Amino acid sequence: MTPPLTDERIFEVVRRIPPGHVATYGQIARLVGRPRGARRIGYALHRCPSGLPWHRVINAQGRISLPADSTSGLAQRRRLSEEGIVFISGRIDLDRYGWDDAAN
DNA sequence: CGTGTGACGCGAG
DNA sequence: CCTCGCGCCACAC
Repeated sequence: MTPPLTDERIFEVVRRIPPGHVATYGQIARLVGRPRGARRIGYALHRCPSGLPWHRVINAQGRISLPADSTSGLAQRRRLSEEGIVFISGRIDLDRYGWDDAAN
């Protein structure tokens, strides 16, 4: 009887991702108690409030899940770069920049 | 109500 | 590396 997962619940977790680090959709899903609800995360982020560090959320392959040529896609990549995150062949090394939520 | 649709994930081939 | 399929969750029609 799990209650409906609200967007706010998701945003709370996203807000905890420290600058210079990234989290995956699946990771956020697990943190809110929906191990297989990764899709739900993307749905919520698509309509997230301003001020939320949405750019720190990427997919499990370390890639940005937005069209590379889209306005938001380019913005995400730029903002991550500004935080010191390095892209290698359009990909982010999760072992290095992945947010270690367990220790937080 | 049934159906479609994602800023997803993961295993197979 | 790539594509296909299926599971998943909430929501718009």
